[in-house]
Amino acid sequence: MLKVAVRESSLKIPAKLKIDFQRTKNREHGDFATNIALALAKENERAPKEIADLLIKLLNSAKFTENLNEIGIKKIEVAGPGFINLFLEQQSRGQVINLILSNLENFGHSNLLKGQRINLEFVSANPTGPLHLGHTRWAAVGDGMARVLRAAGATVSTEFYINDRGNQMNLFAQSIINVAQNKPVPADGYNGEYIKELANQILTENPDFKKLTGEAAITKYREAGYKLQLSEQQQVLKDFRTHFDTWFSEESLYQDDFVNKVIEKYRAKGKVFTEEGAIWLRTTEFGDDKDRVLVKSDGAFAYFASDIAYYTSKRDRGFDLCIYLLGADHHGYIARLKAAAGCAGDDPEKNIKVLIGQMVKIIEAGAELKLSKRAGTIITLAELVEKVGVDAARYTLMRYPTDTPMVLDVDLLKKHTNDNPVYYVQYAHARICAMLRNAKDLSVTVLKHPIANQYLSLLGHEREIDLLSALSKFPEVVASSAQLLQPHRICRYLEDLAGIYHRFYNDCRVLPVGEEKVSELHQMRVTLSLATAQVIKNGLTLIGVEAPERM
RNA sequence: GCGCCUGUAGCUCAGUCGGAUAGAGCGAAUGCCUUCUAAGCAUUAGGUCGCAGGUUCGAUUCCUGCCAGGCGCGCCA
Repeated sequence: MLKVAVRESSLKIPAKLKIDFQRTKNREHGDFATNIALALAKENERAPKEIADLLIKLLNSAKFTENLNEIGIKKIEVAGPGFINLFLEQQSRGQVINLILSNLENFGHSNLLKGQRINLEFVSANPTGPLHLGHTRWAAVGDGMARVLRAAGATVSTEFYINDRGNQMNLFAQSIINVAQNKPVPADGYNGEYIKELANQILTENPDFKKLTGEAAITKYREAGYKLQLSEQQQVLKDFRTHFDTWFSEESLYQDDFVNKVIEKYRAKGKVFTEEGAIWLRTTEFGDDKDRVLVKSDGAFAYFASDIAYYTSKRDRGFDLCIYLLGADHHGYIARLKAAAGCAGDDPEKNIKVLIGQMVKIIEAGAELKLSKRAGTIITLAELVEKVGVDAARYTLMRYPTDTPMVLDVDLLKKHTNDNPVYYVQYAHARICAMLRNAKDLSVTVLKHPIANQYLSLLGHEREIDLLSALSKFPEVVASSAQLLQPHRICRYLEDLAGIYHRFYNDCRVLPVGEEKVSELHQMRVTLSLATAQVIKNGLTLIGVEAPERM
């Protein structure tokens, strides 16, 4: 409609025109706003305000009145330097309630990414120790991201890559053996209480291992330690409500000569060459700063050979997009992983995305806990959860964009107060549930949808308008959260929504007081509250946090 | 030396595509429970958006340089 108006306005339209048409941040600016007049100002050499006035005059002319009424526009204003603000009719704002009540747990879901098959790999720890803080961040964010992507219609498969190949597994085995025999662990070996526990457990289950020596001992201990450690990781992640569809073993890439076949495939594309006795992949062709070794001069596979094989496996299994969530210490991998996609003939911009998560620092009792594997002072996922609980841990780790380093204050998280935003959001939900229970006792019934305009237009209080506006933003938030791969947006939205509800609750009495008769406004507000609870619950579900009915 | 990330209130941090008075929580001060959960609400205080240039009608946002912090730069895995 605006477009038509502009065309009829005889204004000059610049070749490159970028127009915003978005929801406003401030209620005083109406429900929607556009900067179109500002954008047209230069080309027409007229003040933006003048242009805005002209457009509004056109829109208000008889020609458009019918259209305006149809979409529920109440008035149009010019404001500030030339923004055009649109105000909606009361009942149009209220329609979101009908939308929520008819979609329930699916409100916010969309078909935005329908048809996309996404492989989402995260955590991917070595099975040589417990999951630590860095893994924890990704466990929360990755799981949230998967849920958000699914809500946007994508088909998502979550995957954990088990680094079960190479020297470190033998070092792991040797460390257990040494500890079992009260000898110091080898240089660069694994330390910590858990190695002792593993040794004890292995010997208890397999007393005959004591007699083993040399290669046989390494193999047996390695297998037993691997099995125990992996299942420990799996249990911890399960308790953290982080689900993996696939546990993919690096070692399995070497079955049936798969890695060699992949190298030959890359060779056929002309990206593989031999130099100084080693076999290389020409990753520099796709922006890497040096080429990478696939097979070392001693004939052993380099780690990168697994990487390209793994990527190939993902593509072979039908995924359009492979997302990797890596720690900050792996940012050097972005270029080579993208190059691996490029060398395979894929589009590095489309088929692969590598996200880097910055470090997590942890503070307890006012001091930073220095993390050191060698000293055995690692904070594990299990310990963090034990200290603060799954909901608080997940929520806090998911609350920030992953490219910001974050500081976790354990003492703060332990407090069940507003210091911890997860309780603020959960409290809003519990509060509504309590009120709905009371409503039932007072026989204030929830209105059946679709709710007629006459009821919807009862919601004219500014707190009610704020709340309706916040509720109608939810689908957009989910969509942008999925598109940008930023689940933290859900958290921020929920905090915003919870705050708006709390303010509504404070200013707008929902239930009748004393002998007061039940009115349509009471019913309408109860219904509005029910819709709000639904949205909070949907949001919390997306980040894997519980929506308690009582607190 | 090169590369990636970060620098916004006392603290922890939001702020997709450049837009209206830069936001939230905590911390500080003061109010609000004989009516729906006070894990709440309201008011106040607190900012040269690291610094300097540039592009633009308009820059916290984009570009360049510099400063500070974190993390990387193996034929390790």
